[in-house]
Amino acid sequence: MNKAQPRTRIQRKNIETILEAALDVFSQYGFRGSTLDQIAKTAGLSKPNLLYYFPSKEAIHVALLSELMDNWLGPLRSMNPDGDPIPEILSYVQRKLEMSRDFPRESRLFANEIIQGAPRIEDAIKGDLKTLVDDKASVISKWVSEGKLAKVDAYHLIFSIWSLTQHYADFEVQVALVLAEKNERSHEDASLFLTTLFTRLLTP
Amino acid sequence: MNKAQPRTRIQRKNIETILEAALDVFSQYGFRGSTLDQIAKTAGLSKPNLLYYFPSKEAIHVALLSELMDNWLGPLRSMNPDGDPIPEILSYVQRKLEMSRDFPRESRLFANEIIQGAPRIEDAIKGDLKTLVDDKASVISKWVSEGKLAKVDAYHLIFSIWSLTQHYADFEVQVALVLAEKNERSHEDASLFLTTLFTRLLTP
DNA sequence: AAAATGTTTGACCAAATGGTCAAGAGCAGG
DNA sequence: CCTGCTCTTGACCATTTGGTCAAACATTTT
Repeated sequence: MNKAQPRTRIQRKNIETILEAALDVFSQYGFRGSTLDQIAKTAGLSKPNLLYYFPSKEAIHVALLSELMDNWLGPLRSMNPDGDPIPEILSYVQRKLEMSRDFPRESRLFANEIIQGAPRIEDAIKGDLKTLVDDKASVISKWVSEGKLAKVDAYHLIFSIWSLTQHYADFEVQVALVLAEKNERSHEDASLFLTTLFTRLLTP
Repeated sequence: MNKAQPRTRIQRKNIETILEAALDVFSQYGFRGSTLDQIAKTAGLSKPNLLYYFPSKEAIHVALLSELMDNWLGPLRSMNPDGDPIPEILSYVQRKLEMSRDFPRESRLFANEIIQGAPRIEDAIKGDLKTLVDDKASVISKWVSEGKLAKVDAYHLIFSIWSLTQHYADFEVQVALVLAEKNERSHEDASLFLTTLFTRLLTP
């Protein structure tokens, strides 16, 4: 079960199928609320077959989460310290919002894990994530002190971006029910709203 | 099992104890991830004893949710259409933030339920919640059209308030880990940040 | 203090759960 | 075609799960 390079085509395909199914199930019910049978059924494989590719339920979950953490931080990582502050932040917001639209299950998987106390990714949060956030927060603080951004707490700014963008994925059902009969342009509306919000917040 | 008026003192006390324990457990693991044994143990009661007061696991969950929905919408409900727009909204934000700080389990219970597709509160959302939101959104839109607020989409404004305030409860672990060695004034910082954010967003 | 009512629980049940295993099916290289 | 390997699964297992029940224990009412 080399994570680096699954050997055969069958392995590659099945591991792919399993992770896809597991994402479906875990993102909806959380770790403890999900069952191997559910995942197996969703994947169209037998339960022992899952356990041929992964040693346990937890291993599947961990595989999903570690794959996710990397992608999830991509947009923040690519915020350029030498770029133009407001456009840099606005485009970070946009990229995060697009991820919420395009990968809502990933967002929910992450949300579930954090709500449950992050037992399986505490280390990643204290490590990679915190390092990255500290780094970017200091960039933002520098921008503020240079007068390129209105005065804001950099950490809470980052939290606000996560919160506002992920909300559209994590609370999708609620948003949809409340906006019910409204026109189906919700993503564009959200995009416009967030651009306005962060522009007004950050313009010196 | 009169929900209106539990008869004896013992009933009142035990129902209270059970709901308290259930809130602890459900808010952490979601409905499917929680077990009656866990709740019973947390409550210090035997499992059959729980089922003497509630007919099923689901009944406990529903009882919690319906109690919650009412309290949860209190702050929004008390936003005064005849008040001063910006202070009204800012104080709504503050009250919501305080609820996140003082009742994080309730916030997580709600978040879990929505993430999982809101199977047990879909009706409440389509009904009471939507009605209230429609009502308040129209108040906000009126304020905007009267020039008392900067131009914003009322619905997304409300979503943003929910999202930003609840984030501090739902993602508490993440926030705490990222802010680790920082001073322990996180609530005041958040409060100040949100006041700034909404003031800049809404001031015409 | 007896009768009636309310409360508690040990023992139990059927179904579901995470996981194992041995045996069979499929497939690649010689 | 045969050999050795990868892949698949039915049958199985111990534990946990939501839920039942009758019998014991408390409390209140008469």
